[in-house]
Amino acid sequence: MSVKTSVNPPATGDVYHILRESIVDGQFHPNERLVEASIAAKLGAGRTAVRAALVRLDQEGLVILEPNRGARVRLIPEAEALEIEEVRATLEGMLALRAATRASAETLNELELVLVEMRRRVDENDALGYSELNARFHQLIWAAANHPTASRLVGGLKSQSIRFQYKTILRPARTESSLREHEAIFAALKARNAEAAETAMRDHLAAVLDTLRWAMEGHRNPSGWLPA
Amino acid sequence: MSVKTSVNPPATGDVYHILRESIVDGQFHPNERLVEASIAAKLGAGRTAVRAALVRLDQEGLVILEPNRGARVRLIPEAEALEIEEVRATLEGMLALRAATRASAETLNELELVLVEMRRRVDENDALGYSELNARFHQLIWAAANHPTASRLVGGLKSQSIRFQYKTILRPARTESSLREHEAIFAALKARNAEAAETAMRDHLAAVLDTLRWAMEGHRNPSGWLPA
DNA sequence: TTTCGGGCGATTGTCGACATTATTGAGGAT
DNA sequence: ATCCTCAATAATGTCGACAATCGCCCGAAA
Repeated sequence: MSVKTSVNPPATGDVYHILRESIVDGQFHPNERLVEASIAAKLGAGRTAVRAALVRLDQEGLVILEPNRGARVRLIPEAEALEIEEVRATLEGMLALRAATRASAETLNELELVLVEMRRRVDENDALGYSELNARFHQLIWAAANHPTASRLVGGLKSQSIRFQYKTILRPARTESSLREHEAIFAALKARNAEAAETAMRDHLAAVLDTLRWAMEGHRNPSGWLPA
Repeated sequence: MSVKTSVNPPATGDVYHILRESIVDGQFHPNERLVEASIAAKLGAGRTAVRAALVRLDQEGLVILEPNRGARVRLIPEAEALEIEEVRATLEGMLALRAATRASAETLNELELVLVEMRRRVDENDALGYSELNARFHQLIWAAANHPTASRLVGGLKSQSIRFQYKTILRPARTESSLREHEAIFAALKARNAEAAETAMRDHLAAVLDTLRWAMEGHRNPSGWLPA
């Protein structure tokens, strides 16, 4: 009985979290309509709770709520996805800057462990595993920076743009340079060189941004989604 | 009849905007309870609309909504106010960077006009007028940067921290250096020097941050809140 | 065939009622 | 006087019902 899934009516706050995860995990297609009654029935909750959750998600930018026309999963325009990535680069740069002076020795150790693990995934051509470790690497830095406000913003942006994330791992031979960039970030952190850490992080995310642009320009919607 | 104020029941979206402005304008004290029924009565709206607005404001961070205990205006801790200012510095730096290459000639002209006006206010010791022009100066740069995502975030942060803003204008002789910082920003923009613009903006907001710290350390809550 | 208009099913918007939960205050025991 | 108990009160949380609105399909006219 780890989690009480649906055996009992979920509380109003739960509905929000469940819906949020479902959207971020891609269980709803972009532009898919979110009908209050259906969701309420599926989750065994009341329409009131669902409605509150939808308002939250709308404010968060994950859902678009049009008057008298209901809620749909918000499809982030490509231009906005690029903007988001740009902001992320700036904010994560700032977080790296702070992490350089604040990261504990244990954090640095863990970062190094993640790094050697990443190298192994590259050698094994395990793109998915690499991607997960990549996320872990960044999260460690967020935590070390100890800056709740910036972390919260970055987290919010990430959930919005997560759908575009997968495009960047398709780029062949990108992982090689990506790994080098991460090593540069780690080196700067270990050297306690704040400015170098910020620069390295910015450069890294600028490269990610370029990859995103390349993916968008190159194969437009190769297998991508559209309404069902 | 420019705005239909209260003659007719306000729509659900209006309630949100009205409440938001009231909070940001300081018409509600921090930690003041927001009773759904009272607000609904005062605005002539239903409790449903008020509730939706409160959920939005909670998600936005302007209000805190505790289960079974209602909503209160969120009092931002000083530590968080500093964090917010830090993030603002970073993001506005990025906006200045972009504005340097994108600002139109007209925008530059207008910035210069604002600048000479600011100097006049300094000479006349008109701190309030200076503060308004200061806001205008920054807004022009946001607009010139043409980056909706970053602007939206900065706007949200500003409404959260607005209550601390007034503390920075109390600092004697701060306006002098503030004006010089703004002139430096403008010079960089006019020279189309993106990196210099970012640096100048960051330096400016770092100085503001220091002023904030000084105000917090110095006189701790000398007279309490904002205007009546 | 195309276009326009009306009706119909589906879905959202809003209200009122009621259950649930905190908070307050009075009264009594120690 | 202090603390505890418990009722009274006030406010929130949730539900069901109904009105308002939208999108769609179908049928009639040009």
